Amino acid sequence: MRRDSRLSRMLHVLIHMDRHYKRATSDTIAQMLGTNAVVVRRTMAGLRKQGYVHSEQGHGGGWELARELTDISLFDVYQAIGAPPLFAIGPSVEQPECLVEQAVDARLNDALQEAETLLLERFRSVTVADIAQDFDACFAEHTHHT
Amino acid sequence: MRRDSRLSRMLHVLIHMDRHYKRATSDTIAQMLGTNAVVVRRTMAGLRKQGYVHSEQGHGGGWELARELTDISLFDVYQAIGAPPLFAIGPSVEQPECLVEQAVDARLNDALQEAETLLLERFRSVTVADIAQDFDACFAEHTHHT
DNA sequence: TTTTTCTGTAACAAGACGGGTTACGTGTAT
DNA sequence: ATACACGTAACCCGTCTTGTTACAGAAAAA
Repeated sequence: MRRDSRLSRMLHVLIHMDRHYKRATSDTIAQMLGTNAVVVRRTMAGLRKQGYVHSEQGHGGGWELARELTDISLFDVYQAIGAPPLFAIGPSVEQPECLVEQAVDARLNDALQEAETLLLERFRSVTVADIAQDFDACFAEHTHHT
Repeated sequence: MRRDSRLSRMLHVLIHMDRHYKRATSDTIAQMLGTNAVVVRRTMAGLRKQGYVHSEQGHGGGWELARELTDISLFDVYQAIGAPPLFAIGPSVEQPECLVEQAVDARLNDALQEAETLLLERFRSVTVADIAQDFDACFAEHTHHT
């Protein structure tokens, strides 16, 4: 368990739901992701709160998309799972007294901020539908295997 | 212990060594960083291997710079501490069979790769001396407090 | 030469966090 | 009623950084 894989997983799920299922149970999704139904519910709760998916309890219940994939960006999904920290490195303390440390952290935060801005900009500019189309192309390629 | 602070700490140390000490023991440095002498030795071992600092054992020993700060970039220090992972998010598995997952990971890795390239580019373009100069300016500002 | 002061490591505990698991409550169709 | 499926709390586990203790050299000082 090194890197947070929730974003990847949720994108994976959304595309499968759009392409292969009209409705899927947590268990079905869990098998798809190679994980547990509880983990699925836990993670997808964020997507539900944002209105990207809808869930129903009881017999015949499960999850279904509540929006078109064209209306969901990677950034939306990232936010929905709680906008976890992007970087694994960073300054040591919040408000250092030491002026040297302040100078170090300022430069470090500048660089990190630039990278974060770029990354989130990319997330904003890509919709889940874009990735689904990548899959379509790749799938066509794969089946015809020219 | 959320984010890896070794890079920040090593930059901090290098500047202090250049500006305030000709030679410093692990204990002195540890107090400066608010940590432990063993942690200092452990982390600075990487810098020593790369020849950025030099250490001597025994009475009167300790650490000293082995290079000019102008010759050490943030990237050099990042490498010296072992180039730890930069990102806290990422794909779930290495070689997914699922084509959907492959498409997701491809897009995700693209974005991460762009951000990583930018970040490391920034690290390469900034020397520890640059940060030391920031400190000098800030220190002058602070003492004269116009 | 013995003692003191250093570094060099190994070994282990603590704390945080993502993820997996169990258990139980609640709602819904059959 | 019963089976099915989500909602959630509680807990454990693996990993990683960091802190800590312990001990083995090495070098200067007494």
